[in-house]
Amino acid sequence: MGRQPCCDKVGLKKGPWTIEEDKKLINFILTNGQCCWRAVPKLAGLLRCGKSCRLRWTNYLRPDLKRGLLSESEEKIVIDLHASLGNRWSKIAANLPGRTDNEIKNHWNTHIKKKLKRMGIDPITHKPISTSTDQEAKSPPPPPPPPQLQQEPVVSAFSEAEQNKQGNETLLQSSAITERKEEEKSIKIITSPFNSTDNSDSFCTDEVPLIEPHENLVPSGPSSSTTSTSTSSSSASSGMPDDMHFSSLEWPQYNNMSIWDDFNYWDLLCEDGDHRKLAVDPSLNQFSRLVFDQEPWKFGVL
DNA sequence: AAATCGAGCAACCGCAAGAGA
DNA sequence: CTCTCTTGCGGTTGCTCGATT
Repeated sequence: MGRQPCCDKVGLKKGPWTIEEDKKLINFILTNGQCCWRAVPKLAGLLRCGKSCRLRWTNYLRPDLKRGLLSESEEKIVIDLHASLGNRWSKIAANLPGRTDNEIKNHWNTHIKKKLKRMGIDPITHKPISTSTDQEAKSPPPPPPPPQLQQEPVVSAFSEAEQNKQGNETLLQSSAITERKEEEKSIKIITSPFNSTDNSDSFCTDEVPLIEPHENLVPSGPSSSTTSTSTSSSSASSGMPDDMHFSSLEWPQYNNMSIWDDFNYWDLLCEDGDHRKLAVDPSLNQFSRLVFDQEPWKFGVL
């Protein structure tokens, strides 16, 4: 019979999401967790297809997402992984907590490609670009073999070029890549410069810590929390228990708090000692909170 | 000031894989 | 084993906005 069409139903909305739609989706996911995406739009009162909802949540609304440009160290990881994995953006994203495959793909196409070309490196092969452009035109390089079939660990030209500058950091990343070929399914960069603490805590983009209402408990002290999947030890300076909020979650779209004034579901509670605004969703249990850090407003779920 | 161009990025599309009945 | 459904993935599109003319 073939697959049931997803997004071609008449009446379903397409295009950019509105703030109101975002609110509905956020509220639904935080209340119910991620379930059958096909049912989400109906249950959440959205005129979107489930696929669109999933994409919106995964690529933009998920509270554990980082925002902003990739850092230098993140770029290096992307480049090294691309050298061995090719355009497997989801695999690459799995090594960059808080980054999505879409984001990395976009960044690659808009920034890194040009950067590599400027450095004289072919962004496809990761080898130095031949001086003879004719040769390229006449005999384009054969497509790289599927990564899982590669026998040699690929050390990108970028890595080679950068090694002198970066020293041990890049070497460690390269060695991590070498090891990775043995078990691609559990790709993990051993030393992530931006996450230098306990790596066991880091999660992949496909390991989004679901926030079930009953998991949103905010203990009043150091926690033996049930939210261990989202535990982070990288925010000691926040003054909040580490397992109580996600780190550095900027929502530029919602920079102005007044946007939230008409958010029926969320009550602004107070401003804590760190000048963060706390909000509570009364439809959830009393401990379910959002945190809005000081400008630029950051968002997290306690 | 208006028009044009181009970069950046959110979102869409179609296909494939996997799960379950 | 087959069929159906859901989800994930990668390529592509098109909108927005800043820079340039």
